[in-house]
Amino acid sequence: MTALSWTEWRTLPLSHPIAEKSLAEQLDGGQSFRWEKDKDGIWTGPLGNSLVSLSHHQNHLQWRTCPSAACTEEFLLSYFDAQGQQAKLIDRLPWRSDPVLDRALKNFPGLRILKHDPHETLIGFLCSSNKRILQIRKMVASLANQLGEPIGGSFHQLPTWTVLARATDAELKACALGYRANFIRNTARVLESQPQWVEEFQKLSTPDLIGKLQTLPGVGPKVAACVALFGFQRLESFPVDTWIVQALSSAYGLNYKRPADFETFGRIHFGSAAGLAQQYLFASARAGQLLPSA
DNA sequence: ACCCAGGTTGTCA
DNA sequence: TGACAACATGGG
Repeated sequence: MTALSWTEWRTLPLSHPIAEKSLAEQLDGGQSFRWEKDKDGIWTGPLGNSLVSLSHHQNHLQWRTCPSAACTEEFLLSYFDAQGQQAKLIDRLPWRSDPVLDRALKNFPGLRILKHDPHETLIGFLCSSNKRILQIRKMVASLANQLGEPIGGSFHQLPTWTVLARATDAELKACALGYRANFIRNTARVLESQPQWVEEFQKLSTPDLIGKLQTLPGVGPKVAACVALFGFQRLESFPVDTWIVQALSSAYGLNYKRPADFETFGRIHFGSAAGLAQQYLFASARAGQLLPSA
């Protein structure tokens, strides 16, 4: 482990500020599983093949990187939607007529969907079934530490699909993936022969993309929706997980049984930015701040 | 010690 | 289609 040499802190301007709790939700709330926060509140994570640190300020972020393979400001501006594209979409959500959504939006000012790497997103959500976010983080960290290239400090890149396809049972076992080990390896064996899969998948319409993702082993409707939303920036994708089922059932009085019915409700009620609404509802539900009485 | 988790898959009616 | 158990593992 070599000592890290950081650049000076620099300002990352944002057209719409991010509240501190919203930043934490974005970096550690189940979109990404790779950021770590130290005692001083500094977030550090691997981003764009280099290591980046972030500190929160009222109307902007401060950032620094390791010079050897430095992350660019341009990359970060895109990652954080610094120009505020999503803020415009949020304004078009039906919050004026939906008090539940209105409160959820106010709970997490500036919360947005970050422009995550599709490869990283797919690995993360392949690990996600029947696991809490903390444990998903640990599985992803194990995969990187056991099988990925070091990039500074204790951080490692995630392994490529080629490496994952050839990983031994013992190597995957050491990552505590449980039955998800076969999801990862079998998906890796499909994708290692398609190095351009991201570019190819990105060309698809959102329904086709979600369908294509579901052909991968271990990818069902929910994981596919998450990968489309976080990894491919399909903001209309509406992942239905246990939190959303609970949230929509209690706050909207829905009594569906099938997840697909909740997904249809989300798509119709929230429209083309349904995935953004989903993030606010998800964050609020997890924080116990969904219902007006809470 | 016991329960359950950002689900998916296989199986049976 | 629809219901339902099995799945590996580790925090709470």
